[in-house]
Amino acid sequence: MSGKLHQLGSCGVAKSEEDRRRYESLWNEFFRDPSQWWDNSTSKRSPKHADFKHKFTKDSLLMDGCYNPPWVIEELRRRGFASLSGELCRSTIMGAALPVSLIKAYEDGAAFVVSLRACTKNKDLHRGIKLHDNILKMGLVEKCSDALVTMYAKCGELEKAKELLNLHNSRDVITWTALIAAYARKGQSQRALNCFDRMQHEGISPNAVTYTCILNACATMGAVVKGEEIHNVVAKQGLLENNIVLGNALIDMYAKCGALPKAQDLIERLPSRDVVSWNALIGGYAREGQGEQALTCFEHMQHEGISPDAVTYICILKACATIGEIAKGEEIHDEIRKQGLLQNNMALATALLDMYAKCGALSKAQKLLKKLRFRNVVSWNTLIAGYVQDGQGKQALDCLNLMQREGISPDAVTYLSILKACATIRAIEKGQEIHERIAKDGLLQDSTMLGNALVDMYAKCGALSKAQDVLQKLPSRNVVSWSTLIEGYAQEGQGEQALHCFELMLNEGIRPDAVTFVSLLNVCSHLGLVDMGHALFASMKTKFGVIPNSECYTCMVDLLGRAGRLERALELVQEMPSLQRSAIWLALLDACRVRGDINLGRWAFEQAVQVNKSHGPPYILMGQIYAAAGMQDKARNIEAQRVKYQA
DNA sequence: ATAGGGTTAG
Repeated sequence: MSGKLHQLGSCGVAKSEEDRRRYESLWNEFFRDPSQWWDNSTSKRSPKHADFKHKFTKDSLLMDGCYNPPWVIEELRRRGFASLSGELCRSTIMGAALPVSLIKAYEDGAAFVVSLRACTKNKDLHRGIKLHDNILKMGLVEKCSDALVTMYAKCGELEKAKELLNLHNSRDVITWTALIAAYARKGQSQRALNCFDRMQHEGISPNAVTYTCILNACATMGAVVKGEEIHNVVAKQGLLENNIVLGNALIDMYAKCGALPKAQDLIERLPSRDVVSWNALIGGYAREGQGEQALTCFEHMQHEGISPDAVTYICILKACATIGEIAKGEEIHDEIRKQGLLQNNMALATALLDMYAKCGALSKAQKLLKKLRFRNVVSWNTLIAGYVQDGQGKQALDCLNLMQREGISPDAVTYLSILKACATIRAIEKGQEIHERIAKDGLLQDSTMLGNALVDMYAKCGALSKAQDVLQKLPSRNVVSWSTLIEGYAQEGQGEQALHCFELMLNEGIRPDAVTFVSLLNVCSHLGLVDMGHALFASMKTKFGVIPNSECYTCMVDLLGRAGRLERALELVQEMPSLQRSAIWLALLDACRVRGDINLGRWAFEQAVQVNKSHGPPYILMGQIYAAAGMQDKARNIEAQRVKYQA
């Protein structure tokens, strides 16, 4: 186009006249048979320009092309396609239900296919159903079945899409892919995989797009083995040589499955990378809490001459948040501000808020929130969660008020944080008020988590019988609900009640997990119920199939130590996987203190200082052991070492 | 035509 404009200067008139005639005939062509044209108006390349491309000649027509004859717009309107004005027109033009008179003109079904494709693109289910209806009435369904399946799939009507695909026995890769893509998008990964298998069973070979969708499904379900299998297949077919999207889907799959070395290896081997490749990898590192690696990738990418975009910044801010890198975060903030990205990207603004909040810079976060041109419930939730995490329950509650004064209603996420705030500052009256609002909004029906937060709030405020009452009235409860209550009783020193709740839970058929046992073992430890604790610990594996975590072992060592059964405690320490042992030494050392066992104590002490970066607690305990044994010199020596290390 | 990376909580 620019070439043609250039020529206008020299021999303008003749040239433009020629173009005018050319486009006039093209538009005539278009109206003779619109089904011969693709509508590219939402392609990523030029989202702003409606762009019809002829299937075979590749001629293209722009809705707002400067050589268009004046009657084009009027003609489009006359045919009932749409009323024409800018973006709205472009999205509705091909999707409008056609008047019956026009439909009759395309009895081969092609006109329906064109209209259905537009509905697919615009996710216009309403029009799509109307078209389906007309198609049935005219007996054209055989010719339109693929377009119908695709339309229903994209509009989220998966049952309908599947039904039609089966009914008409589609042999078209693209149609099958559309259904697979829809399953993957909706998070129904297993269905996507089943569909993928069935398609191949019917002798239809997947293409690069199908593989991309399947990798997406693998990513959401963490199916790294299946993902690797796909990787091998596409590599063998040479599809990675020329398809960057497919390569990126692979990187993302590995990253989302936590296989970051594989993702890193792949990005280095791909023939080409772009900003999306790096974003997938950086996002993976950020999610896994490996902030340093994310930052390294960020440097690497820029070194390669690839500029970060808004998504990159979101990922990097998340990385900064997880490792508390506020300085780098502020640098990024500057960059974002310079590029003016905050004004139109809520996700980016939220990521920035979250970075400040997670780094404990809450006044900065609050200032930023105030300055944002757009705020929503998510922005406020981020700030509120930040205050709660920082232990500033009162501030969190203040935010709730500010937010509501702005006319923004809290949602389930808000209430989760707010209840936690009430729990930390033991604000039971406020908690009760929130409880009433949650109940009134009907939020308890579809959020077990919110119910659990209520139980936790009442429990942490010391209102255990209220907590139990709430739990027993919840529409749905799970192991977390009961574990929360059990831990609540344990914290309040009501061990018998905790054990009683365990029975109630089992009677309901809910299986305990490792967290439940930590509370129960603590109770046994405090009540001196050594035998019972032992029995519970044994039953974890044998009766409930729960693998004890390191906290369980710590509880047991504590329990045995209090009872003076050091030998058994030592056995347990040796039983547990060596990688998990870091937290156990302190418990063993404390047990040695209770029993006054200097030799074992010395050994536990050595282990403890080896794994523990903080040199405080083991030195204190060891000092106490020496002091109790009357070895004052040794005790002073240990204390001196502690002071030295802490300086 | 069908397709890739991203925000709050847990």
